[in-house]
Amino acid sequence: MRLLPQPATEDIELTEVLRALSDPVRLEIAVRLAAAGELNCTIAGDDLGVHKSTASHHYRMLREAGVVRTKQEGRLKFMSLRRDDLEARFPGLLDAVLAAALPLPAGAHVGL
Amino acid sequence: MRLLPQPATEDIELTEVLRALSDPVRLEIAVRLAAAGELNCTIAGDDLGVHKSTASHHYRMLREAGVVRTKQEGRLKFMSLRRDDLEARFPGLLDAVLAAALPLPAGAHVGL
DNA sequence: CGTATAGTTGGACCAATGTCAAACAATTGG
DNA sequence: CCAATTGTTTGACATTGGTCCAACTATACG
Repeated sequence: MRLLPQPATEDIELTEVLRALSDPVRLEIAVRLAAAGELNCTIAGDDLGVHKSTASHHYRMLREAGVVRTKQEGRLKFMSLRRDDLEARFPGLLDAVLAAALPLPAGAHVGL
Repeated sequence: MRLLPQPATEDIELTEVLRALSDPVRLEIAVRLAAAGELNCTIAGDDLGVHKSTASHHYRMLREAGVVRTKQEGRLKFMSLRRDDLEARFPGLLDAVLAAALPLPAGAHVGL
């Protein structure tokens, strides 16, 4: 099991995190990871409407920004959100972004 | 007093807000507005190290993303954060970003 | 009306980015 | 060893974006 290179928690830059999450494809990947905990790349990028090489490009952006970690197991790579690292560095930020990106929880009202 | 065109609250897009705040110059402007409440453009963009036309470009980005409102009074334009609108649309998001961008509050520890 | 102030717009330029396609690399399984 | 699977890399391309400069607009002030 090998962990791909990623920025240390204290080196994660706010602007890069925001930038990483400002792309609809990457935001969707983050949402999926939030729901699933951990996903291999093929599943995380399935039905995103982009070529697999484009998806791979986005995986790298997310990892280099410090949003996800990627570990390789055999021939699969698994991504997961760096929830704790991001919470330590930017408290509340990831949760707020995910809540804003998620479909509404059952029973919620917004347009009121 | 004239309000410059801006997206309705329900039309504010998460990815555009994140994108708007992902530029260091714009993030700094947002931080200044958070601290000052309202600023005219010249002051908001002072000492940012960019040409006034570049600053003007950033004002527009922030306004079109729904992050700030701009009103014209006489020959001055005043910007302020759309705090309530953003809070209604994306609860906690702006506060989390500003907290992450701000210098540490006195007495806070992070690297512990 | 003329001038100063405040900010925008348009052009030019370069760097970064999102995308696809094709080739490549690494791993697993017969 | 060979083939299939999984994902990356490279190249090409178009778009966007940040920046400066110069010209412009709009408003206020004499």
